[in-house]
Amino acid sequence: MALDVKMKCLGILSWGDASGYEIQKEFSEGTASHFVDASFGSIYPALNKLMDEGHVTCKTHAQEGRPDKKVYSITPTGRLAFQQALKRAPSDDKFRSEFLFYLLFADDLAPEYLAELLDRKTAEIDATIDLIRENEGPLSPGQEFVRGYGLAVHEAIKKYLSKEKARFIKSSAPDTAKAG
Amino acid sequence: MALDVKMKCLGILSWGDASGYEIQKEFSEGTASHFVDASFGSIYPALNKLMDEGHVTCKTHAQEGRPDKKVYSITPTGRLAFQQALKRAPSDDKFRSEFLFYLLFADDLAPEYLAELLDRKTAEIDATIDLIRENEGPLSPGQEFVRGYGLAVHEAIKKYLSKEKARFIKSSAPDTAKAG
DNA sequence: TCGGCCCTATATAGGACCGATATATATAGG
DNA sequence: CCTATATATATCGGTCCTATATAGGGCCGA
Repeated sequence: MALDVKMKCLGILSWGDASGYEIQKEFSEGTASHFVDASFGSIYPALNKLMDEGHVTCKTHAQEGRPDKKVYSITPTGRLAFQQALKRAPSDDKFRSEFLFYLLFADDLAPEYLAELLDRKTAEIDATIDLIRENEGPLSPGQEFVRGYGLAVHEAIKKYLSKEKARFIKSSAPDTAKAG
Repeated sequence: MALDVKMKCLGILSWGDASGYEIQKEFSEGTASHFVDASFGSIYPALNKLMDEGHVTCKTHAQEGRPDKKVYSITPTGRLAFQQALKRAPSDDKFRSEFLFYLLFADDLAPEYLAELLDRKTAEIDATIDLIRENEGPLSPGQEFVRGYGLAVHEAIKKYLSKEKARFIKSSAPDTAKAG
């Protein structure tokens, strides 16, 4: 990967100060969550390394009833490191789908189960489209382009599913068809 | 993940005997390569574990000039284990794109570099579409559905890129626009 | 009102997995 | 002729995710 967790964190911090918790929220709920991620297990160690390297500074805000909040800020050095990282070619997009892998074994699956898989997928896609649509606020050109990209992909899937679902389920259950 | 490397290997082996090398080729070049993967570093240990568990058997074919080829066959127990695995809900599809992440920082990128990123992406998508189209042989309903799914997604991206590219590059370089 | 669950918040240990490397040779291409 | 690629297995180092630990706050339903 061209960008390891450290660089991804720097990217988020280039938008403004944040705690490890808030960075993770960006990766699990924010716009970026649709195409990048990082877990607590890698973010916290990454932030410590970034401290050692002088790419971020940290201010501890005492809190009652929960661990102190450690708010990180990117330094000029950190900003430079991130800019350098962006000059490297991004690694290839990666799409992983157990759903599609399952479908390669459609012959072995009960038609009802197959239908369930497709229905769940459809629901998931609809939910994602709603999520993307909700994100309307004032967007930068980059954010707007990315939003449109996501919508284009998911709407194409939605269309494909609604168009091909019935035919697929019928054609992949030849035994049942003959028996009926 | 609902399916670990062991189960993915069992899936491939359910289509016929194969060596570790051949299984990996399926994950790196076959139809499945577009949405699942596994490396040598995980496949070889996985096959050893599957041996211990009695899910596969192994026949060694002596070869000259290269390591003996170890051809694995799935056992009835293995087949059962795979069928059981398919009953668990597939984990959510995962799309990871450093390309889109880069675009969130489009303000910080030179317009020429931005154009280069988009051009490379377009070329990559075109190549993928060609690859999918080539795969024409006699396909099972499942394979055909998956192929159509892939085409639908990639053609939607192609269309979006060609439609929005120029506008995006112009709008994301306001400084340059003002200067020009 | 009380219990359970989720949210905030940091942190680590264990394990899964990838990428690079080692090894050895045949074949194809320039 | 030399290099690159393909065949074929295997391991090591390192990165990263998952699950868990800790701890108190607020919120919702019974």
